[in-house]
Amino acid sequence: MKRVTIRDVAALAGVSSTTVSRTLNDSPAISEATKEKVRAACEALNYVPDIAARGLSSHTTNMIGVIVPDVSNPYFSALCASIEECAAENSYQVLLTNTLHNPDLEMEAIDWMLSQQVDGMIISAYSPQSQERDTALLGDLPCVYHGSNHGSSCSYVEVDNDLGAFEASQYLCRLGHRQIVFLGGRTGSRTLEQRLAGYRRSMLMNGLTPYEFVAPESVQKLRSWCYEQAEELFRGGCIPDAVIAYSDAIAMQVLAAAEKHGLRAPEDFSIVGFDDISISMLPQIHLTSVSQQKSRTGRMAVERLVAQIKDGTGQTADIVQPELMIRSSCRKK
Amino acid sequence: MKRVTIRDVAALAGVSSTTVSRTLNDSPAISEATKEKVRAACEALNYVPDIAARGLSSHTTNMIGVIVPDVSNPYFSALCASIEECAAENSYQVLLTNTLHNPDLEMEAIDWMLSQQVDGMIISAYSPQSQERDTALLGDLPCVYHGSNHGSSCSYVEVDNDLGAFEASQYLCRLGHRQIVFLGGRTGSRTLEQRLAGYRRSMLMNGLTPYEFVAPESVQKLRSWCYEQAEELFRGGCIPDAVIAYSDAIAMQVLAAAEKHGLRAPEDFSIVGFDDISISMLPQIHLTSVSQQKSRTGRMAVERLVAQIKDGTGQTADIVQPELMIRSSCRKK
DNA sequence: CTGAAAGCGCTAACAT
DNA sequence: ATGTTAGCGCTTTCAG
Repeated sequence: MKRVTIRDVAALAGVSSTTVSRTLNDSPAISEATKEKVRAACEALNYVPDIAARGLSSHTTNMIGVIVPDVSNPYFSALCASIEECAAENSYQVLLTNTLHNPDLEMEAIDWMLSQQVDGMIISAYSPQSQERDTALLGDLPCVYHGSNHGSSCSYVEVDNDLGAFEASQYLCRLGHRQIVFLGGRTGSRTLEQRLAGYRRSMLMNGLTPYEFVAPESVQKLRSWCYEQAEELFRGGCIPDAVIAYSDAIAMQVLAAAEKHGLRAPEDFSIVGFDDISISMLPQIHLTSVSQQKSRTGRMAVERLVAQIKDGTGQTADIVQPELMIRSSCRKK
Repeated sequence: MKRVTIRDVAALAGVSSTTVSRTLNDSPAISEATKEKVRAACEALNYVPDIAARGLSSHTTNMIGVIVPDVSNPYFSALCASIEECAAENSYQVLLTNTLHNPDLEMEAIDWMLSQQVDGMIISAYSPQSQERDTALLGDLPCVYHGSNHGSSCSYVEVDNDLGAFEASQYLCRLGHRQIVFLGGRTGSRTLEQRLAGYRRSMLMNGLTPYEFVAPESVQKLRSWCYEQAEELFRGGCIPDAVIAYSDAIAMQVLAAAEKHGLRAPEDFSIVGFDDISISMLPQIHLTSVSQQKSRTGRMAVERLVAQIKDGTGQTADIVQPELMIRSSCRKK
């Protein structure tokens, strides 16, 4: 089956290829009668326009590139869903790539998207440093960063991590807990620093000592590192009143370690996570979590990007408020 | 910043654009010295080849299209991850689209991929019927279906659903359960029919009565429908010995309904799911589940597809064995 | 309102 | 070992 081109359609409809092109782009300059003829011919031949060729001559592809660390992580898959939805509403297609937390793959991904001629990109960066290197590749391509790991001279949408951690801590303090440990995250992540800051502020305000368990930058498998830490904690028999986990995924590691020692939340200790991923609402889990509003921030990133592409808007910075989703993993001390 | 083209590189390196092209494709006809010069020029100009243009003239894009119902469903996101991984090993890029269980979107997705000139496609179809309509669009484009909802004249990779359900039922019987209900799935799905068949066969073999709760085709929100069913079941006070859920996601609905009535697995009833998604291994969940071997079947689909693209292999049919992953959601009666 | 011609960035014969 | 030429399928001036 040979490829059907615009010329085949033109021949069948008895018009020029220009007219076909105009019909497809719904140019007002073509008479309705002609448009009908052309549309019929398209239908008859099962014509599908070649987007690549179109992009080649029109210098616009209606595609946006989205780069995230890992789509199989529920937080990112939910984020991507909202991005895709909003992109579709603006008639953009999404090109998605994972960096698997590998800075080199992040560069490769950008290269690939550039070679696909995307009209703009949304990047959930690996670390604040990578933005500078990205810019060299990106040139003046419209781009907005999602999350806190962005550089200083770019558009971004992020959540107030400091506030989120602060509120989580305050909530635990109000419940009467005094030994509150913060567990998880990797040194070097800006997101982590912000969350730690909020946590410390709350501890200070309540006259409590912060206990922090943060992975060194070199750690490869962050989750198992966290499991080990929690396991050691519980094995030592020193069960904290409460733990604030860097993310819901980490909270699961803590819960797993606890379970190994016959401990449960909220009976034996309270726990709150971050991200409010779908797992936290599961039966038998009911994890209290700080929501990052992924659906709102995802749409917002798309809207900012589309504005940049279409109207050449300058840099934007949005910081959205987190929300503590209270379920039943914490209780009064 | 103007786009850097192959001609700019050629000019800087003092060669023809053909030579640049050959260097990029690592043609053996070019001397190492020239290649070096060209590579240096690329580097200096930060040149990124335009893949669309390349596809236009070479009639091959090294992209494969993947269509699944919903990537935010953990089963599909894990499947996609394995597809993407295997595709990368064969130097193919993946173009991913969700159909959100909408047959029309499935057609649109195919159209989009065709217009992107993908070299082949992997489709996890909505229903067995859709394959026939797909073929009209697809023409002779290499394509392999993943899962049981494929037509009769196409390549596919599926899991033996009948066997999976049979083994799950047998396992429950061996534990001494007699009232075993099957819950979930939508009428019209071939996958469901196969699972029901295996379940019935086992019931028959053990002289037990099958109890089936299957959603009519018209049901929109399958999950809440299942929740309602389970809720009604438990509210009636007739707690079955065990339930086989159509999927792990459905099992969660059952567990949630049970929880509402103060019931737990495995204390009050046993439960097994299907898919073995990441959720089932969570602490406090530990759901026994029939694994669909998503990573194996995903890679297999890619391999079959690549063979079709490169060697023009004919139709293939692979049926892989499921595996019962025993955790602790079931116990002896 | 419609068409002819040029060209987007690249590769693939066909030279040399 | 390298260059020339001619498109790939589409949009976009520029002319009618």
